Amino acid sequence: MLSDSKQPIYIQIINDLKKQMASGKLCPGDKLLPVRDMALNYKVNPNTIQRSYQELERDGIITVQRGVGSFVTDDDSAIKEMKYQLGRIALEHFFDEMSSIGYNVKEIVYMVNEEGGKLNA
Amino acid sequence: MLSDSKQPIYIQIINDLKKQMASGKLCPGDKLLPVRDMALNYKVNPNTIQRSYQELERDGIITVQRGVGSFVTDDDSAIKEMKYQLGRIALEHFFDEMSSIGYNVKEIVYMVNEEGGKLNA
Amino acid sequence: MLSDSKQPIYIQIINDLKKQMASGKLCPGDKLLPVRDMALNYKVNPNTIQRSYQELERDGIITVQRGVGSFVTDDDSAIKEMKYQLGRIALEHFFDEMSSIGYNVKEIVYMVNEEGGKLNA
Amino acid sequence: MLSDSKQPIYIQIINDLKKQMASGKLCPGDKLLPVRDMALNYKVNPNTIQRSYQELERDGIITVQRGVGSFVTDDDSAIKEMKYQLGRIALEHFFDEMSSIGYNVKEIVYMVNEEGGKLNA
DNA sequence: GTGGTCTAGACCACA
DNA sequence: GTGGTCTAGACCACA
Repeated sequence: MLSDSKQPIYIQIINDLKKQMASGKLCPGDKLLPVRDMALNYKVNPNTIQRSYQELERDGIITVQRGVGSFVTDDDSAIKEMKYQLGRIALEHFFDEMSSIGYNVKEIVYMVNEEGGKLNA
Repeated sequence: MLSDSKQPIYIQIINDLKKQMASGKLCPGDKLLPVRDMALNYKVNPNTIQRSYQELERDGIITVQRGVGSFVTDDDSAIKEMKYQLGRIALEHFFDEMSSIGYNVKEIVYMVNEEGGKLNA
Repeated sequence: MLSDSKQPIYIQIINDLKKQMASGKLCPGDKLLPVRDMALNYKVNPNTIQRSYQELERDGIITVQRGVGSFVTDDDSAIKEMKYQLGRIALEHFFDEMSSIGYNVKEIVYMVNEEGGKLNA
Repeated sequence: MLSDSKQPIYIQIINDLKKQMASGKLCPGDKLLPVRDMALNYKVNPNTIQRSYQELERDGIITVQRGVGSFVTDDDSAIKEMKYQLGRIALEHFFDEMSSIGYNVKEIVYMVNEEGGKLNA
């Protein structure tokens, strides 16, 4: 389920959960799996999930209620902002990558429009 | 200099060299650094570079002449094809990534055009 | 209601009751809650309250009359002395704490006067 | 070396180190003990120190250089601000405590001035 | 050598 | 049941 990057597992899980929230697979107010269940899910140690949850809470993306459970924040705008940031990062990474291959901005835009047309046809 | 992926180092080096050729930092006919120098350059074992060169030669991107050196292929169209393939991979990866964040094709195209406009302004 | 110290619970309850007597929430001669009710109040075992009452009686702060109830001592001066002792402990703890943070006596006195001025403004 | 509070050990260690920095036992730029040595010092697991260091770094109080060591920040003003905050917390806690014992602001200020006079005599 | 991550597993705190 | 902390110990990354 996790990618092949060298990033720490807990960061990869954070990003995976963020994507699920950004894309609506997890909605504001939804209960997250308990730490132990999520650990089974990702096949990692509960401590690793614990760390992911803590970081997400610190970022205001989820709220943790001791003894109760962890929940996606009710704050819609926080989720939207997070989604936008994920998009920006992907966008900038893409332009950097294409640029390093030797494509200029005009070519990049052209190729994306072509691809978009094909995908929507 | 190398990325943060878990890919074998020789693969990462292949991709780096390919980008240099695609972007014109290395031109058709150019002599590549000798294996030992390239190894120092990337701070890896010469065997690793050896393997990267072998793969690149198998793909027809470079030619290796024993006792003389290694050279970027003279075949312009081979380089162009390779550049196109690198671009396709980046393009598809980008669409996949944006899609997993929850953006649809229309939104992706819009964001790229916006970004392209800003970068060219 | 109880603090975050590792002190035994019966000690924490003693100190809480002492504060109530020192601050006049419980006056000389007042009847204390029966052991069982006080236990419900603090959400502890009645035995724990029993022990707290015993200690307070030994200190002459309350009097326990079997079959009748427990009462705050009539001895005003005993309560005053106890209040003074609580104040001394807090005062000394405060000077120690500030000292360990790196403030000298002059600075501590200055800060308290400033704060006092603000609070009384 | 650590207090008897119910606070997590890593928090207690953070506060202890903060006090050492506030009071000048540790100065800006000073090297902190390596994680493992500090763990022996406090007789806790290295992971616990790791966590303390990470929190301190996040707060900008120390800087961590992977493979090199951990250092008190060079930013004098950050240390001063932290010292001020520690003082404020102690001050407010003291006023709260005295208030719960039944002393009013005027009395608190009087007692502190008396004590300050005695200590400086 | 020094910090960073992770697992396995125990035990605690809160509800 | 659910999250929080801690230990013991392994292994990795960077210098």
